[in-house]
Order: sequence, then C-alpha cells, then structure tokens
Amino acid sequence: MKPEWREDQPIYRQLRDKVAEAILKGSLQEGDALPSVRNIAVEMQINPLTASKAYQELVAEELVEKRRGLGMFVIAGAKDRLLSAERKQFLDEEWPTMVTRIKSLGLDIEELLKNAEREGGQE
Amino acid sequence: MKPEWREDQPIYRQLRDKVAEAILKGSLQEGDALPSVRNIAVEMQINPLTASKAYQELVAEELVEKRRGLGMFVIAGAKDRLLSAERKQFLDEEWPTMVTRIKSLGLDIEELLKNAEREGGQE
Amino acid sequence: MKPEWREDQPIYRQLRDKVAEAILKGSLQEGDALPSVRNIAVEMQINPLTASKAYQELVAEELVEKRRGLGMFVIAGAKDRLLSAERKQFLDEEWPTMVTRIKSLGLDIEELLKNAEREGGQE
Amino acid sequence: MKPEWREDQPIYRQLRDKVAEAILKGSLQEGDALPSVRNIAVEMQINPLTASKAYQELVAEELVEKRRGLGMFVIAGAKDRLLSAERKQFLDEEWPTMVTRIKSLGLDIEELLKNAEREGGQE
DNA sequence: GTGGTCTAGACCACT
DNA sequence: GTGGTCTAGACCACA
Repeated sequence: MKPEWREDQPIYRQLRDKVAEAILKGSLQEGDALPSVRNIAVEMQINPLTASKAYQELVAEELVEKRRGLGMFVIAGAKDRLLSAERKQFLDEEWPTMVTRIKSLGLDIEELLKNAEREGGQE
Repeated sequence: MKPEWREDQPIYRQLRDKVAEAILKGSLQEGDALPSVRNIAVEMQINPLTASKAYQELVAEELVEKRRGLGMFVIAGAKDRLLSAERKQFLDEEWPTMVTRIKSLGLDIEELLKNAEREGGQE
Repeated sequence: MKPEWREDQPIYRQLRDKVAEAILKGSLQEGDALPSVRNIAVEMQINPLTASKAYQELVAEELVEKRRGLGMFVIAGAKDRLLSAERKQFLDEEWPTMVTRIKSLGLDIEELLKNAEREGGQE
Repeated sequence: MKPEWREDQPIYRQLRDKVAEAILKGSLQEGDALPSVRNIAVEMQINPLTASKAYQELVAEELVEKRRGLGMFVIAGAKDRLLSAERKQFLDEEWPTMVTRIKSLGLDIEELLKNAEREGGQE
C-alpha cells in the first residue's frame, strides 16, 4: 500500500481521516491498538511528527486514547460517536450546501441517482 | 449584510464564487458592471488586494472583462460557459465524492435527493 | 525580559499560560493583536514552531482568533470566559485537592492565612 | 477499587504518593509490610516495573526499607519524617503558588479556608 | 508581513 | 518498546 497524499489538505489531516475511516469500516475495532507513531510514519513515508499530529487530533476528538508507554488505542464507543458526529456534520452542513449547488446548476435528480448507482458497485 | 468567511478556502476564492453564483442566478446579468474593487472591498470588509485577486480569477476564467477606465463587466455568454463548466466539475468530481461519503455514512441517497426536491422547490 | 522556562511543563504550555495571564491581567485587551509568531519566538528565544503551538492552543480554547494574513487577535469576551473557566477548574478540582492536602498535613488555617498575607503585598 | 491515573504525573509517582498518604493517615503503620510488587501491580493494573519504581522512590526517601527475602516495610519514624518534609514542601512551594493563583482569580482566601474548615471537619 | 506545514534529527520520560 | 517535545531550516498560501 503506497500512500498518496492529496494537496488540498495537510497530510496529518488526511492521516486522521484514514484512521477515522478505518474505525467506521471496522478494520480498527474498539480497543485495538493503532500502529505506533514510528511505524506508521515509516509505512506512510512521512515524518513521525506529522504522524503524531494526526494521532493527537484523534485524541482531542476522543476517538483514541493514549496509554502511557504502551501506545494509542481506539476508545470504546468511538465508532458510534464518530458515526453520529459525521452524520450530523453531513446533514447540517455538507448536504444543504450540496443541495443549493445542485439547484443552482439546474441538475436533474434522476440523472444524479443513476449516476450514483453506476459508480456505486462497491460498498 | 455582514459577510462571513469560511476557513476552508481563501477569501478571494470565496468572493469569486459569490460573483459566479450571482451570474448563475441572474442577479448579475451579462454586460453588467461589477462593483469596483474598492467598493466591494469596503462592503466585504476585506483588503482591496484580496478583492482584486478574486476579480483576476474571474478574468482568467473569461467570465469577466476589464474595460480600461470603466471597470469590470460580465462577458456575453458568461452564464452559459459557467453553467457547463461547473456542471462538468460537479458531475466529474464533486458528486462522486459526495456519493462515496453518503454511502460510508450509511445514508440513503435516494431519500436525501427526494427530500431535497420536495422541500425547497425553489431556493 | 529574559524568559525562563520551567522544566515541569512544555514551553508551549507555559507560553500559552503567559498569554492567558496577560488577558486576565488586562495587559492584552480584547481585540488586541498578539505578537507575531516570529517575533515572540525571537523574544522568548524559542523555535517559531513552539510558539505557534502555544497560539494554536489558544485558538482551540477560543481565546484567540486567527485573521488570515493578519495575525492572531484576542477574541471579544475572552477575558470573561477565561476567568469563569479557570475559576471552575480551580473550585472543582484544585482547591478540593488542596484542602485534602492541608488536612492530611494537619496544618493550621490561621497560620496559612498569615502566610498568605505576608507574601501578598502586591495585587 | 479501580485505580484511575491522572495524566499530569507518571503513574509511579502517583503510586508513591498513595503509599505516602497511607503512611500519613496511619492506614500503613510503621513496621507494616507493603503489598508485594507483584500484588500491587495486579491490583492497580499496572506494569510490575512501574510499581517497583514507586517502591524504589520510597526507599530512596528512606520511608521504606527492603528486607531481603521478606519484602518492603515502613521504616520507624517514617511518618514524622514524611510529615515534616511534606509540610516544608507545602509551605515553601505549593502554598505560595496557590496563593498567587487564588489572587489572580480574584477569589477570597480567607473565605475559602473558613469554608474548608467548616465543611469537612474530617475528610 | 502573517500563520501553516513538513522534514530531519535529537533528547526525554514513561512502561 | 511507547509518545512528547524541541530545534533548525525550508517552503507555501494568504492578505
């Protein structure tokens, strides 16, 4: 797995998002240890400090806890909390913006739906 | 009208988007003059240089032209060009991303779209 | 003013505390600009990144806001918010611990009071 | 009894403090044996090495002595020595800091102390 | 000018 | 082993 970083966001933010997604998908279960800062830095080919910054964001969001000398672990309830927080964020902010945009572009709902099905083979 | 700027994009980009939106909505007709850089800077409470940068973007996109000594004007055909460009951008990039996001949150795209249609027939 | 850093806390935390104290004391008024990251780094003889970390803490606490391209500014209401937050922290956590400690050491209240007056010439 | 560890101090220091407190309170009398490193490690859910480090601190402070093959025991005179050492530490360092803090928060030291006296005659 | 990000490398405390 | 902190120096976007 060769990580590729987008330019539109800082790397640490993207790494945070990757971990959050892994929690949502269940590939990181609650109670699981995250890869160590050093390991993930090597794997992702980034500076350990950058990786650490991503982890600190997760700690601040209370999705992950630090156990001193042991590492970082997914907090119990993290998945639920994350899911509801993201849904709220989506429904309150992202989707209304998107709806406005769709309308101002005069796009056809049916067409968008077909579009969504076409690419949505996976999941 | 107190403008509020988001943190996720530079101000000049957001101003550019506002103007583009105005063209799409028709509140800025083709041939209309844009507010002067100075005026809009005062009104939006931003640095004139920032306002100027927004206008330069619009010029680069060929939505607006500078008439020396007169100001900036919406180019004929701007609305159509803008509409098709934004539609392409939307369908190629924004919508697929949004679809992925909706699915990862376990939400129902069809329901969201139908709701959007029902609620705000006109924004 | 030659800054001296204690060993018991990271520098960025101590710098954050200095700024917070300046807000409490009023030497930094609401709306005032903080010294730039670079300037304070030079003045305090620390790395700009360390200074930046202190400022980011203050932003996270909503005591300070970033105005892009301009610098950091004390938010309106920062002083009040800070004062009540610190009082709460003190009364809920620090003081009860201190009381327990005083009792377990069997110290005399009157003596402590005299002590407090003696050093409390200022303020 | 589920021990909870604060983040502001290393676990071994907090454990040392717990033992010292027990000596002050008399729940550990002079001559008493301390729980074995292994037992306390299990009970407190910490690494035995961490527990051992706490005990070593107590030995270094001459509050506790190791009797080979038998375990760790509270030294005669430990309580008095501890009491005077902690009082000195408290009056010289902790109390002055606390007084400064109370004043900077605009709170009334006398009132706080009187309240403390009235409420919990015994902790 | 402003702050933000990243790197490379060092040192530290904790478990 | 773990994460945290700091430095020195670079580059970038924004106003």
